[in-house]
Formats: sequence, structure tokens, C-alpha cells
Amino acid sequence: MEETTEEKKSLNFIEQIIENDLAEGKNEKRIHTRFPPEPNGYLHIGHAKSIVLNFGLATKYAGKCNLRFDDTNPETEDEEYVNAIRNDVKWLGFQWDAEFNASDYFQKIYDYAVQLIKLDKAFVCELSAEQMREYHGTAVTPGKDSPYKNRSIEENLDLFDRMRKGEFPDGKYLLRAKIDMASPNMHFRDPALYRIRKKHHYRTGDQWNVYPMYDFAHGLSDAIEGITHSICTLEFEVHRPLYEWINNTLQTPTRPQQIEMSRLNLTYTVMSKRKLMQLVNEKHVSGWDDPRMPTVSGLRRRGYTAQAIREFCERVGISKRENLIDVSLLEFSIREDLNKKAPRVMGVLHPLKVVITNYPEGQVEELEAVNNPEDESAGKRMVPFSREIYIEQDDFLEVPAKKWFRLAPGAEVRLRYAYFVTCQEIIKDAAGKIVELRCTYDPASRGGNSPDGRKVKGTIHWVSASEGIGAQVRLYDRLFTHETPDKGEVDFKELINPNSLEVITAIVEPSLKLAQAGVSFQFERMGYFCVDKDSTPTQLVFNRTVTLKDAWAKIAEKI
RNA sequence: AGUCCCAUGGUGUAAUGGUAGCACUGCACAUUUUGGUUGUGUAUGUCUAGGUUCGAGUCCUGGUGGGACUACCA
Repeated sequence: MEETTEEKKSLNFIEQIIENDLAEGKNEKRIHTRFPPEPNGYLHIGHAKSIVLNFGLATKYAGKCNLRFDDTNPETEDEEYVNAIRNDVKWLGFQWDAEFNASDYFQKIYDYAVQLIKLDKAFVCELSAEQMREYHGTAVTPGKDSPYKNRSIEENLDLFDRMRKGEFPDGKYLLRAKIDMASPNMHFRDPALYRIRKKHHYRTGDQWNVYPMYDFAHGLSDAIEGITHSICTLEFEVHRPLYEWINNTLQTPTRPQQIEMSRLNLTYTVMSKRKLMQLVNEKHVSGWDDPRMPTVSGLRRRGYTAQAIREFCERVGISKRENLIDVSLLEFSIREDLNKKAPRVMGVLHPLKVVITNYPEGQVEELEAVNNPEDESAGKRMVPFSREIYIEQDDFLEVPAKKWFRLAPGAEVRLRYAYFVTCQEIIKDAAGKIVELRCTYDPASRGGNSPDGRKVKGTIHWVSASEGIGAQVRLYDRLFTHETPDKGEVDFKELINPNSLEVITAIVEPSLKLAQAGVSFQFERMGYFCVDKDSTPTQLVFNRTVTLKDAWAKIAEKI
């Protein structure tokens, strides 16, 4: 810590709290965090931020980080989600020190509830949900005590025991803390601690008829595990006094500190589990792992790397301010990573046939291409060239625009790693659509340079017509047309981008034939693409992860 | 409306009373067999009014703006 030579790196506010605690010798200088998802949905990029923070803090301060499933609500939770969550955390590159479930502590939490009753700090309430609302008061008006608040401790004990045994139907009784119905903090107005719920729990089965509420279970779980810093999002700020009240009143062995930070918001998407669930259930997307989803599994299928997601999470920072992160930062993170790692390859998305009239018919030659200019160790490969090739439709303009240096009538361009070609003739169909180009090539420019020193401004990609292979390519765009689809007055589903997915058939170079699912490539000049799990030995399927930055598109916009 | 939280370029995030910095984005130039990458430059900022201080983005007070809370969800 006393590096005098190194520049002091700035700390986020949570690191500052931790370093202060360490300096004061709090918690025997132990740092123990946890990532506590409820297993009722898939993890999204917002969870990734929390994961990177919690596990990162543990690593940075030589502490520990637990994975804890917050499974106190048997109605919504399921094993399917547990497995997906474990898988996502591991994929992101983290290993938890211990795995727990809130349900591991059901007996302990129950015992704490009994203790609370004995301390005369909790009572069994008989008010209906509707009556509860009435007694609860509002933000401006105080609530009033439940008529059942003064039951004897013995009666409360008996009732709570019978609640547990299943003697009463759901909703009949509720265990509540005795705090203060006039508190300006609504969460202090005799909050619910335990409710009757005769539901099968995916872990504890039918063992329990009562389940603890979040507020009661969370702080106790943290205390039981010896968590020192319990990080959550801003909306739990008003719960903190209750969190502390519970652990202090029950004199738990450790007193974890709850710290709140702002959640991550991303432009052009939604981040709440409820809304993501809706997109899945109503089939607006193909599933939780649809490549348009902001879920960890969706991003992974889209071609995002764990490294890029971690970098992104570091870059967005930690604070208590409401924020809206521009997706371009996410896109920057994946481009940065894939630029270093992804092998280059040529693929034509929207093919236009080109016949090189002075190239010998039937001849095929292999030309050397660099796999990754950013990484010499990636080596080289051979790509076949022949008389008939495909180029990108967008790389030809019959009437060239200003600053256009791709192919045009009479213009000369370089075919990447191949030859200089000059467009001699345009062939159109009856409707006037350009269907083919006739070009001539300069045999002396093999490899892409002319011995006479002649320069061309444009270099375009191509695929040999006879050797190229067809592939399905899924082009993804943002899922919503609005920056903040869930902040406006219209329903967020009305803002779904109807063109968020375009499926095309592209022609790619033959080296891709055996490409494995999950592997990423850069299609030169087009973007990063990864092989989708839907690929079969006879049908390649690619997902476009992200386009390359497109300087020409910007120039074209201005013309 | 009450209580609590927050306020720094277009977007995020630093500066712990002492030169407002970094990243993304935008723009410009250079380099380039990817209009990619890389490099260089540039534009834009402390919500407001007072106060404390030699000195305030930072501390204090008021205002304004935004957010959270009012579930037998988490």
C-alpha cells in the first residue's frame, strides 16, 4: 500500500470505505463480499457489473466472495436459473469461495424469528393484506398499530409455531417486527418478516410452510456468512436501517455493512428481469440467450468475450449517481478485445458477381493472406482466387460519389491480397439492376502491389465464386428504437425495433468450413462475427457481434 | 406531500481545501494492402444563490433539478 514510486490510483467510493475499514482494523481486517442473485431469471450485464465489483474487491483486498442464491420466494425460483447463474459467473472468469443458499439458513432464520418474538420485538398479525395497507399509512401520514400487536409472547410463539406446522392457509397470519408505525421510513412500520406460503421450494421441498421476507433473510444470511461489505443497489438504501436493526437487535455474531451503489443502465435496451422475462415469454426474442438480449448468455452468444464484458464493467465505474451508459462503450470494449484476438477472414455479405475477363478460365491459384495484422503469431493462410469472384454490392458505385475510392466504371482498386482490377463493363438485368461486373486485372500486381509503383486508394474484399461457401448470417441491430424504452409513456414493447434481426445468406472464404461454434472472426472491413450454435456441418450460421467502425458511412452521410 | 439519496464536458468517471484529469463519443490531421488498427491534435464541464477560507468542484445554508420509498417480491 505504501508505494511511493507508483502513482496512487484513484479509488471508487466503495474501495475508499474498505480501505478506511482496513486502516481502522474493522472486522479483524477481513474483507468478505457476496454476489446474491435470486434464481428467478438469467443474469444480465447489470449483474455482471455487480459480479466484477464483488469478486474484484475480494481479489484486490485478499478477501473472499461467496455466491449465494437468495431463494426465499418459492413461487418464482427454479433450479434452471441456478445452473444458468453458476455457468455465467464462471464464464465471466470468477470462482466463488463458497456457495450458499438463503434456504440453507431457513432453520437458523426461523430460530432468530423465535428469538425476536421472545424479545418482544415481533408479533403475529392477522390483518388482511388490504387492512394492512390501510394501517400502514402513507409517506405523509403515520400508520397505526395493528390491533394484534399486543398479543402475549406466549401466544405469538404458539401461533408462529403453528404457522410453521402448516395449520393455517396462506395469508392468514403474518409475522411482523415491532418497530414504529409512525416512522417516516416506511420500512420501519412493523415490517413483515415471515409469511405463510404453502409452496414447493426447489431445494427444501415441502419442508417449510413459512418463508422469510428479503429484509429478514438477507441481513441474517450476510451475518451468518461473516460478510463484511454487503453491496446492493440504490433502491435498498431505505432498507438499510432495517438491515441494521435486525442484526443489532438479534446481536448476530458479525455486523455486515450494507453499501448501496447505482445500477447500470444501458441505452437502447431494458434491464429489469421482469421486462426481459416478458420479451422471452411473449416471443419478442428467441430466448434468454437471444443475441439481442443484454443478458450474459445473450452477449456470449452474440460473440462478446468475458474479457470485454469485464473491461466494460471496469470502465463504467462505481458511484451513487443515476446513470445511462451509451452502448457505444460496450461496443468499444468488444471491438478492442476482438481486434487483438480475432482472425481475419473474407466474407461477402451482399454479393455482386465480378468476372475477370483476362484471367484464364478454369484457373485457381492460392494467395497468401495475413491472419491478424495485430498478431504476427496468428500466421498466414492461403485463399483461392479465380476468374469469377464476388465482391460487396456496396463496394461498387456506377456514378462514384465524392471521395469514393472503391470500384466504379473505369476505376482501379486492389482486391485484398490479390490483384489490381479495373472495372470495364456493367451488366444489368431487364429491371436495370446491376447483376454483374466485367473487370480486367493486372497480372503484375499479384499479392496487391504493382511493380511500377502505381497506387490505388481502395482495397476491397472478395471471395472466389467457385470455392466460396454459403453461410447464413444474422445481422443484429439494437433491440429498441428508443434510448430509454422503459422511461417513456408508451409501453416499452411498442418501441421494439422491427429490424433488430436481418437474416442473409453470405459467401465466405473456404477456410471457414470447419469453424466451431462460439469462435469469432473478423470479416475484413465488415465487422466481427461468431459461429452460432445453430451451425451444422452443412450449414454455417454466423452472428454479427458488432460492425467495424465505418468511416465511409460517416463521409457518405455528409455528402 | 413526508423521509432519504444524488448533482463535474454529449456519456460515464476522477480530483479527499491548492493546476478540473481519464475513457467513450464527436471533429480534424497523419499512418495504413481493412475508409479497420495506431498516433497526434481539437471541441465541449464543476446546477444555482449566498456563506466560511489566502484559496471551494470539494465544507456550510437556502433554492432548483433528478431518483428511491408507500408489496405477505427481491
